[in-house]
Amino acid sequence: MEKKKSASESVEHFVKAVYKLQQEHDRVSTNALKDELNITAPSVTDMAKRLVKDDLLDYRKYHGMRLTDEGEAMALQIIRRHRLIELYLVTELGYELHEVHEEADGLEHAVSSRFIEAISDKLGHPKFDPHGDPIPAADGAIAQRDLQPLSTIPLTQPAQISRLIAPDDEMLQYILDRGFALNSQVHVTARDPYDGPVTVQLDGNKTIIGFNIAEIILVELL
Amino acid sequence: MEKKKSASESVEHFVKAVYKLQQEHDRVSTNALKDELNITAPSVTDMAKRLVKDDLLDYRKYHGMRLTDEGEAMALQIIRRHRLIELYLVTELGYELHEVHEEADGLEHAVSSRFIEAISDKLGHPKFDPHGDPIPAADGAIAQRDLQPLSTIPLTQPAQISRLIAPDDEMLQYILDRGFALNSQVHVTARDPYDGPVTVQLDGNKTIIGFNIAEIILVELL
DNA sequence: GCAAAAATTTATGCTATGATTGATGACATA
DNA sequence: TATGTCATCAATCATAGCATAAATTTTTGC
Repeated sequence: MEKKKSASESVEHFVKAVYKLQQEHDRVSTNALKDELNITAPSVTDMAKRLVKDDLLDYRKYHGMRLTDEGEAMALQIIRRHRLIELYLVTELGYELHEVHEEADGLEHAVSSRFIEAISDKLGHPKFDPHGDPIPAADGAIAQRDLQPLSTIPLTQPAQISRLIAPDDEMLQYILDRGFALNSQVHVTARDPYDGPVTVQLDGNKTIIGFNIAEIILVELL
Repeated sequence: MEKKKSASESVEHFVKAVYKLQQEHDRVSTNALKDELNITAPSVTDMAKRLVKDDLLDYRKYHGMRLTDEGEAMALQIIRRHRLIELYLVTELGYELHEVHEEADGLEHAVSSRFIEAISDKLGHPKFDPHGDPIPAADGAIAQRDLQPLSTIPLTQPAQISRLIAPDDEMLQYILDRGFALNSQVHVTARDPYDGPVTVQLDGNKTIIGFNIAEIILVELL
């Protein structure tokens, strides 16, 4: 018999973390996961061994880990759930952007795939969540876009804000408070050297932001 | 500081079960709960003691238990969540009646009150769920109605189907398949003695149902 | 190319939750 | 007051999810 049982919250968090980290590094180290999940290294090793038993993880002692195809499929489903829920909360239930992450984190482990497909239907099978992050399709496919941070696009080049990669809600809120919003149009009018301030034209207003902020506002060139 | 922490799933199931059973009996026995929850009697005693610590339960050894005001408030919130979610699934996401219970059971422990109030808003603060069960208000108030089963209303008396108290999804589906639906109009044209079949006029069709079915279809007299 | 430092794993164990079985105790009532 | 039913107590188990301390492997600096 197949074991299609849904994983526990910890397992899902772990799988999600491995997926995230393996976008950057070929194999994910115990230490990296320990920091990402705020648990101790032995706990990481312990969980890794459990996931190997379920065929979710390719793990080699002292040499990091990587999701198997099955594990990656699971990660994509988790991310799909999370991002669809976030979008649903914003568009159907009037949530603010900074509220959705926490609620979605709670819900993503509780909903059935019946539920997920129902909200995907209702939303018209969207490809991006309210932060601009891509929503994996039911089969795991992810829409690819060619985006660049505001910190690197050419001066005067018109662009559309497409993704906000804020590490936490406060930073996200700061960006939104400065008037940045998904899909609005911008261009950079000036940039200071040595990672200095970036001056952008946004909805007819001149706004100056720090380099670190400019780096996490991704745009599509127009 | 107050301890407003949300209870675990088991605790919520337990509280819900006590609430349900104490509608019938003044104090709820260990045995009754054991049957309701499909656990052993010692597990019931154990859980009861835990709930006493949280001030949710009035429990007297060998003399059954009853929810405290706080426990009852929690039960009402749980029921509110469950029934609002059921209604939401039906009206907004196209669920069939027989599917909603299971999904709502999973979700009711995961949603925030922010979420619940959002869907209550969206639904226009409904008073009844798709089975006709009352949805407690945010303050715990429950709408009262004067309903009677099809098995007892006077012959030819016009009535509106208002609540279906099926013990499981199969029975519910059976009733729906026979054409009974919330809010449709019926009257009883004949009734056999000794708890025999009941003949009802429903949407212009004559239908005969067993006594047991007639007992769980509640109507409001018109 | 080796020793020290860093990273990782092993071994062990703790805590919480949610259950169990088997023995004992309470109580209603005939 | 004896007896059968119901409930509680005591001991235990399983599992998940973590932790600490010690041992081990890999990496790095010289």
